[in-house]
Amino acid sequence: MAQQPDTVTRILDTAEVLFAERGFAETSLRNITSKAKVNLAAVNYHFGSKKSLIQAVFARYLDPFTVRFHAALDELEADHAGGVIPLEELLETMARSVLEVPAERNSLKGFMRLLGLAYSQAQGHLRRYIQEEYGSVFTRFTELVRRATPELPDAERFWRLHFMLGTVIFTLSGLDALRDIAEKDYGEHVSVRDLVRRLRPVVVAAMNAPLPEPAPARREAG
Amino acid sequence: MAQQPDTVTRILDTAEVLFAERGFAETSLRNITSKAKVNLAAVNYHFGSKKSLIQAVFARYLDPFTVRFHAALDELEADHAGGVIPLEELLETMARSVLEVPAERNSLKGFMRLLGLAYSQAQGHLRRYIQEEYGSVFTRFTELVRRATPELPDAERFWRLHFMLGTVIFTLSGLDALRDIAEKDYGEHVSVRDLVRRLRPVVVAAMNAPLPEPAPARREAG
DNA sequence: TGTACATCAGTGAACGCGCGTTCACTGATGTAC
DNA sequence: TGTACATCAGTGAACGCGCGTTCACTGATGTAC
Repeated sequence: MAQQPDTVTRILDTAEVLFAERGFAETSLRNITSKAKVNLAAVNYHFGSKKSLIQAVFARYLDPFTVRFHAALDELEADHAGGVIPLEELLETMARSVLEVPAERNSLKGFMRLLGLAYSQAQGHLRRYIQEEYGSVFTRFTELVRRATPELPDAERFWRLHFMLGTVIFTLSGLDALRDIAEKDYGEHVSVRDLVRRLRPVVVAAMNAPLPEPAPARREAG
Repeated sequence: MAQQPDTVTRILDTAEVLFAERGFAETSLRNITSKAKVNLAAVNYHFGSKKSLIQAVFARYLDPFTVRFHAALDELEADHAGGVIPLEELLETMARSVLEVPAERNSLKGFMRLLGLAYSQAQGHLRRYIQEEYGSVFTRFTELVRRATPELPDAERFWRLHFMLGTVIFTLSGLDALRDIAEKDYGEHVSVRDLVRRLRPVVVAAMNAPLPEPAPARREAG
C-alpha cells in the first residue's frame, strides 16, 4: 500500500497550499498541522519556528529553480559564444525555468501565489532570506539584460524590469480571481501557459517602449 | 491653540498609516488606539468592528476619487463630443484623478500601499466591498478604453488592463524598497510623479503591443 | 428658569479565544562492548 | 548473543500572550414641559 509521505514533507506540502490560499499571518500552525494530520509540536521540532517553516517552503522551489536557471543561462551564453543574447531569448529562458520547476510538482499556481505573497506581505525576514540566498542568480540575469538593451539608461532598465515583475507577479498571484472573471465574461478558460503567451508581446513591447520625456528641471531653466 | 482632531479622524489617520506600513492582520486595534491616543473600545464604538474600520479607511479615499474621476470623464467625453477618446488621454485622466485625491492629504504613498494591500491580502470582505461600492466607475472607464482600442479582442484588452494594473500597484505599493535601491544604485531620488512619467510610455506600449501568437490547437489541426 | 429625561461620545476592565512555543515524556532504532 | 546507553522522531499538555469584542458605566449636552 502507498506509504504516507514523512512528517516533514506532509508539513511542507500542507503549509505551501495554505500559505498560498490565505497568506502567512492568516495561516496558523494549528491549521497546518491538523490538515497535515501531524502533531502541533512537530513544526517546531523539525523547523524550529514558523518563520523557518515559511523559508523552507520557499527553499523547496527556489533551490531547484536557481540550479535550473543557472544551467539554462550557461547554455544560452555558450550558444551565443560571448556575444549579446537578445532580450526575447533571455525572457523566454526565464519563463521556461520558472515554469519547469513547479511543473514537476503540479503546483505552478501555488508557486506564483507564494512569489506574490513574498513581495506583498510584510514579512521582512522573508525578503531578506530570498535576497541573501538567491540574489546572485538575479544579478546575473539583470547583467545579461543590460547587455541586451544597451540603449536603455541603467535606471530606466531597473524600473522597467520591476514594472514587468509587477505585471507577472500580480497577474499570476491573483490568477484565480482574474480567471473566474475572464471565464465568465469571455467564455474562455485560461491556463498559465495561455497567460505566458499573452504576456510575451506585452513584456517585450514594454521593455522596448520609447524613453520617457525628460524630467522637468527643478529650478534652473536650460 | 490648535484643536486636536476628533476621535474618529484620529483613528482613521492612524489606522491608515499603520495598515499601509504593516498590513491589516499585522496591525492590531491596540496598535492603532495607543498610537492615536484613543480608548481601545472607541474603534468598536464608532466603527463596529475592525473590518468596518478597514472599509472606512478605503472609503475616505475612494469616495472623493470616484467623484473626481466621474467628473473628469464627463469633461473628457464633452470635449470629444461623442467621438472616441484616445487611449493616452484616458490613461492620463485616470493618473491625474488618482494623484489628485491624496495630494490634498499628502499621503499618496499610503494610498498606493493600501491599494496594493487591497489586492494582495486575503481580505475577501474588502474586495467585495470595493467592487460593490466603486465598481461602476471602473466599468465606465473600461468601456471607454474599449472604444479607444477597437482592434484589441475583448479578452486581450481585459488581460492587458490587468497586466498594467499589476505594474502600477506593485510598483507604487512597494515604492519605498524600490526607491531605496534606485537611490543607492543610480543616485537619483524618485518621486511618485517621476514614476508616473516613466510609467506612461511603458503602459502605452504595452497596451499597443502586437497580438500574441494564436493559442496552439488543443486537438484537431485546422 | 427649573427639573426630568434622553442621547451620545467616550471609558476601564474584563471576556473568551486562538496563537506560537516549550517541556517532559515515550518508544523505536542504532551502537558499543 | 546480550545488555546498557545514546539518538531521534514524534507526542500531549500546558504556558503566557495578544487579540477583537463586550459590557456596565460616566459625564456632558440637548430637549420637553
